[in-house]
Amino acid sequence: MSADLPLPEPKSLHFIEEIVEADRVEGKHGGRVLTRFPPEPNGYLHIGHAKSICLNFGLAKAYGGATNLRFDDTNPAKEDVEYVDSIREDVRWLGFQWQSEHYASDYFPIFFDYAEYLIQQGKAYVCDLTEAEIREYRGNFHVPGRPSPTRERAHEENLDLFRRMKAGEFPDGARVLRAKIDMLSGNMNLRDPLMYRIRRDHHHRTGDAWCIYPMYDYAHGVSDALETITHSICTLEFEDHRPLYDWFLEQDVEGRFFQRPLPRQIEFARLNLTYTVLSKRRLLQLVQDGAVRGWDDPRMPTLCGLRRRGYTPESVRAFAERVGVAKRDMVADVGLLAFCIREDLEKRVPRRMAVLRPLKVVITNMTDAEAFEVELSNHPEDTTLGTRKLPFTRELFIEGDDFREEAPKKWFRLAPGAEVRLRGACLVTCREVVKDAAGNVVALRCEWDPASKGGNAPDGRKVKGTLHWVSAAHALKAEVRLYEPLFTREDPMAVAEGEDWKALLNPESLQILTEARVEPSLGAALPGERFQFERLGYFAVDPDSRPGAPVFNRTVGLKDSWSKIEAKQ
RNA sequence: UGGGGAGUAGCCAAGUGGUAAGGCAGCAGGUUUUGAUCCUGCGUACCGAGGGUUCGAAUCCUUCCUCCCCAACCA
Repeated sequence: MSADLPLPEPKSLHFIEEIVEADRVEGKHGGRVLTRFPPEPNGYLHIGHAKSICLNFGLAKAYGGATNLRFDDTNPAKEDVEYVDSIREDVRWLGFQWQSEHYASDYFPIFFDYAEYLIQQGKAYVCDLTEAEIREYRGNFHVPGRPSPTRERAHEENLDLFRRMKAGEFPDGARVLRAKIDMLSGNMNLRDPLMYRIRRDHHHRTGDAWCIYPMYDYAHGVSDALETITHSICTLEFEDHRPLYDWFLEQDVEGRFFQRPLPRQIEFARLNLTYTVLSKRRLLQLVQDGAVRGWDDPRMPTLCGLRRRGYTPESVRAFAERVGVAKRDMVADVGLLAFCIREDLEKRVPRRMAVLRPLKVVITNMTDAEAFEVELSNHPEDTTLGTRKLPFTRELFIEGDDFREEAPKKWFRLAPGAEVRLRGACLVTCREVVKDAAGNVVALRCEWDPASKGGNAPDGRKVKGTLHWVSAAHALKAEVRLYEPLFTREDPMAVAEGEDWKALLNPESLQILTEARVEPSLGAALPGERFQFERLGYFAVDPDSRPGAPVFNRTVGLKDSWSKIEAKQ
């Protein structure tokens, strides 16, 4: 062993890893680790789910275990196959493979059997109270609950009633099955929680086979136990459901239904992100209200939205890794997400030149015959990405933002009389500003230094500014979509009294530029392809693209220190 | 007058009685034919507050404060 080998950095474990590690050392599950990702198919996955997915799959992988994908489809009213399909696609896109795919609805028969068992053990009963009465009998934080009049009904009668509930003898809402736990508990979840309700909804998988559906608290733990999940990870709001989770499983006193050791529920803080909302309900509202184009609108924090925007699965995983796992309510900075995608794209994506807001430049001292070809590297550091050739001609487009009639302090770009470098081509000096009748700058007349071909002058004079450009005759017109945060406030949910969170929508979250000009090669770009447009940012080809009529989404801009300098002036 | 959680720099987050890791953001410099990348340096964090135990406390005890979740036949 060489002494100068770098010592392995002892990575500190987060609290869930510590639990898993302790179980492993103890040999609790025979060293087995099986987690699960259990979405309800009632919406599209978003970046918050990504944190959970990465946690569940990552943990299992780190300990040589596996993860199941389970659809928690116990409420047919809200669920749909559309969501099932998108969830499967998104988890796969993130880069994870589940060991097996399950549906809570596949367990309906077992749920029923176990419920009968609980009834027979005197642990569950059929309650005839109405929904309002149940609420009233349950009491509140300050008033203890009262027993339902049917709480002490004979087991045989409960069993009979429950079977008739299943058989469809009673109308929707007429009766429920309840767990008999503790109407005096300070934990409201333990005041005889509902296990089953009667509901004649068509289920996307079981159709009309059932008219009674199990509740989450009953179905979830039982599903975990049936799959022999070792660690059942969920978010903080389920913390006080844990006693219930354990209760349902522990009632299997004879071990007829579940293997032991039973799964353990562990709660962590869900992800929140600045400048966006992250709840399925709100996101659904944005879609339904037309505030965005759909679930995959590039402004959406959904995984399909991020994908369309140009985010890579690697960057989303890196983000999930960097935000950490703990029990403290947290709000991650979108800036960290932006950092993660830049970090990833920077090293792997080819560079191109594109002009978002074209400004015509005519090189007055150049003839058409003097036009030449420049060869540019596709990546400044990674030569394996190769080079490409671009035509340089006397009529060009540069970025409108790169010219100022009145140059501010520290302005390195173009201004009357100023000299800049056109990337890879030559040095040019602005000699004349052409304006239209309204006084708008419509073109610049410049002179080039033929000796500076390639970008450097033989006399060694320094030019600070380097601009991107495209040849006017060769450039391809393109549509470019720029995105800003959906909301104008860091926390859109922190609305004042009488204020509507949707009033906080950013009216400028989408800007469409239809006059952009891009390198000719970009005409062949395929949807999903990513590029860095030099000096502008990272862009991905949108599915709306057509051959010869590309559409680009700006995934994220480059860091812009000039805007900071200018802001300070 | 209920139950369950959480409080470490602007945002995350290590730390588990021995004198406050790291990342993002920010600031300052260097390199640069992307004001990008890259490299270097920079934070007296009164560890929610007060008391206590201890030679020594972010870590233990205690009182208090603040924030979050729970009273769907949602998950």
